[in-house]
Amino acid sequence: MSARPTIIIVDDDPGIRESLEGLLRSVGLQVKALASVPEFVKEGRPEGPACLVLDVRLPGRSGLDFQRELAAANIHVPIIFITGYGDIPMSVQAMKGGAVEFLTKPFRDQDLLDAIQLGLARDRAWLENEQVIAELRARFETLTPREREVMASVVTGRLNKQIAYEIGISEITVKVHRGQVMRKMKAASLPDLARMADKLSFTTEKSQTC
Amino acid sequence: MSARPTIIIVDDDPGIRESLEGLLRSVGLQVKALASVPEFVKEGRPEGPACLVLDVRLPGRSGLDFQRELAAANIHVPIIFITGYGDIPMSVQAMKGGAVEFLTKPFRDQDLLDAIQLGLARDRAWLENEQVIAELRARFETLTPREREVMASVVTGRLNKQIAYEIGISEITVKVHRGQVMRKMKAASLPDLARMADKLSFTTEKSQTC
DNA sequence: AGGGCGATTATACTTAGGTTTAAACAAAAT
DNA sequence: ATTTTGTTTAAACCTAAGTATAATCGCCCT
Repeated sequence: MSARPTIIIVDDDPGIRESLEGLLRSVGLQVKALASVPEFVKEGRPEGPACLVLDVRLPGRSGLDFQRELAAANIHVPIIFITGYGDIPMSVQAMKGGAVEFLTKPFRDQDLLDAIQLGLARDRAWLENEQVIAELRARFETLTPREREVMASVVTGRLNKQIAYEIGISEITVKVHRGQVMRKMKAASLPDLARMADKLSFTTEKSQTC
Repeated sequence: MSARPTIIIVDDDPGIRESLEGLLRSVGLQVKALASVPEFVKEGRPEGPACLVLDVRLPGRSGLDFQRELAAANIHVPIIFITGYGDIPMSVQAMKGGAVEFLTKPFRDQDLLDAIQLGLARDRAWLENEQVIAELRARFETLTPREREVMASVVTGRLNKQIAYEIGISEITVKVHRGQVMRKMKAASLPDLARMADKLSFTTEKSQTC
């Protein structure tokens, strides 16, 4: 089910790239070593669980800028920073941005491996959650406008009668839509449907971009 | 409704205590300056929104130990670390532990004030959430064992018929309990009750300590 | 002994929810 | 022009949920 994990190393120093790559390969990890950030952006994040190992000092934008960019582009991947010349504000910034770890050279191999395991674990959990949400979203997409409207009301606990009055149709029509919603969303029960709606962060209808 | 925010300063250096106290008072904040951690532990956290300003280098345990202690004791309060002699691993550790900010001396007054505002905002949100959960918990406490059992089944979407069969009572008894649950929990609807259960992190029944 | 509480159930209704079948209509797509 | 899709509704049923009244039983406390 879950593909093999990938570690992406981004460092402009070929020596460090190779040494890190060797270390990670030696413990059986699949590694992709890159020299610069654009190379990563171009490919996007791998399918399976992944983790970025990033030098804060990179040509062009710094690792921190990159972290922000990824967040802005809504690309989610755990980041482990390594650095030889970092300072406290930099590390704090990185951690605030959600970094898994911030290691200063020289570090113990085990510290990096531990951080990677943590990063992968987080990514697995995140992927799993994303998958669930994607599935729900796909089901929701199959709903007609009216069905979505009815669903929105249903999950707030309104009665068919009330829904009918509010949107100006007959109660029996609401029942029909409601039944369709349950089927299309594959909801086994009303609490189930309510939880689905919560996972989809129902506001009312649109505004997914905001 | 929400009491006046309190900033707790813990620093063994009286000079720093006074200067920080002065700064925070000057912007209208209520300050409590303490020389050591036990003094804080003794009183517990204030009623209203609060924020800790803590020197990492403290006599006895370090600020980081203290952070862990608070977490272990389940005392929640946002922490801002300040330090003159910190290093990166220390700051990373602090941030991993959920610290709001980690400032190195000398810092700009505004940076501290910003961090405090952020900390207070987080604490307000946390308190609000805690209050809601406490209220729900209080309602849940009023349920009899049977009612809790029925509630647990109801929020998973089971039918009265099924619940009756599963716990070996008649359907009408389930209905009675179910009605009581709705009343006691002040739930307006089934989706409502399901969400309450989720907020109470329903496993099935006990195991609240774990 | 008596009272209160939790639990259980029955009867008798009422309301809510849900399905099937069938039909009608408009707008969009082929 | 025809088909498809979304929407609407009615009739006829059936099942599920909820309420009120009343009664029984066991247990704990006074």
